[in-house]
Amino acid sequence: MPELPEVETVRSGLARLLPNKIVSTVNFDWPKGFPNSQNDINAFLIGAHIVGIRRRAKVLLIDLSTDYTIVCHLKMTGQLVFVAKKPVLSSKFSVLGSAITKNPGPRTQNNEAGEHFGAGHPSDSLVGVLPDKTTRVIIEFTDKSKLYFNDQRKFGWMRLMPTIQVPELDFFKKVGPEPLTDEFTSKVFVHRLQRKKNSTIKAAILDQTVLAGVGNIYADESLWGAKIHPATKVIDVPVSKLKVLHYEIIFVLKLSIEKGGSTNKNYVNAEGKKGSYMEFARVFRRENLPCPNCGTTIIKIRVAGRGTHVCPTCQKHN
DNA sequence: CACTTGACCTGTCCGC
DNA sequence: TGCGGACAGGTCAAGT
Repeated sequence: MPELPEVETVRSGLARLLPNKIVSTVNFDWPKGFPNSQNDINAFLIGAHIVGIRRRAKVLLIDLSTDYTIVCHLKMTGQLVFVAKKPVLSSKFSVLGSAITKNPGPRTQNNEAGEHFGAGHPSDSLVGVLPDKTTRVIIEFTDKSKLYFNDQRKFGWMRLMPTIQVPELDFFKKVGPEPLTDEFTSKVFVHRLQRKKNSTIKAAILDQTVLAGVGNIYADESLWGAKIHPATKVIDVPVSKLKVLHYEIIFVLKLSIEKGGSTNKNYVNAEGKKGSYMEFARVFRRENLPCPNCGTTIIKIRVAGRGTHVCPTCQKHN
């Protein structure tokens, strides 16, 4: 799912769409993914104005005028989709606090109901009529626009908490530097990797305590760019190559943000549209295709428990 | 402590 | 066509 570029694309979309909206109703029935009590929702979310949208690592933070924040992780298949127009099928959803009625209808690519704000060509969109069977939470605003939290696999979560307590979450206390800020120098990167010297380089850059935001796609892409085999132990990678890797991580993350992220399967932005980084991917999901650098057939192997794409010619162990 | 593996879920794809 | 197993972008807890 969403890695840093995808979450950042959702963040920038929501930052254009949500500020000054006022929450009118919240429809949720997902104790595991959204564990807040109805009392909390009534006290700190209903009637709140949206004041800003932030991102840290792969986590989205929606700040409210009540000094509370909606903290949201999309994990593998989560989507936050804003819809300006009231979908016709919204009557299938019951009122505040009661169970969400499943909509058994198939997803459609083009429809008059549930038109997405700013939607372009239908092929840009992955979501059909909302709510659908993956919809877990609906936040409705006073102007009748809605924010849908969809998540097929239910690994994602959102919770409402006091803004001041957000940095105290265990994850935020441990997470590493943001790769697209000045604090992420090659010196910092190499230094933080020293802690992981006996793990594979791929496992190390996937570790969110080393740096924030890299997932499986950009791990494979950046390691290809730096010509490092993903299964190489950190201690065996020359510092000169780690410095190239530092550059490549920043390069692929920035490029992907420009392309609106990667839609491998489920990912869509805040307007329900796909991202196009996959058209530029050099190795990820390109097994059996030629390496763009040398033409060797790209292979798929397993490293750090994850599917891993490698050019066996360009990326050799040292 | 460092590091790896399985679990969390639902859906899809592939081989038999 | 049906069924079982492997796999899918992330993170944690529990294991070695």
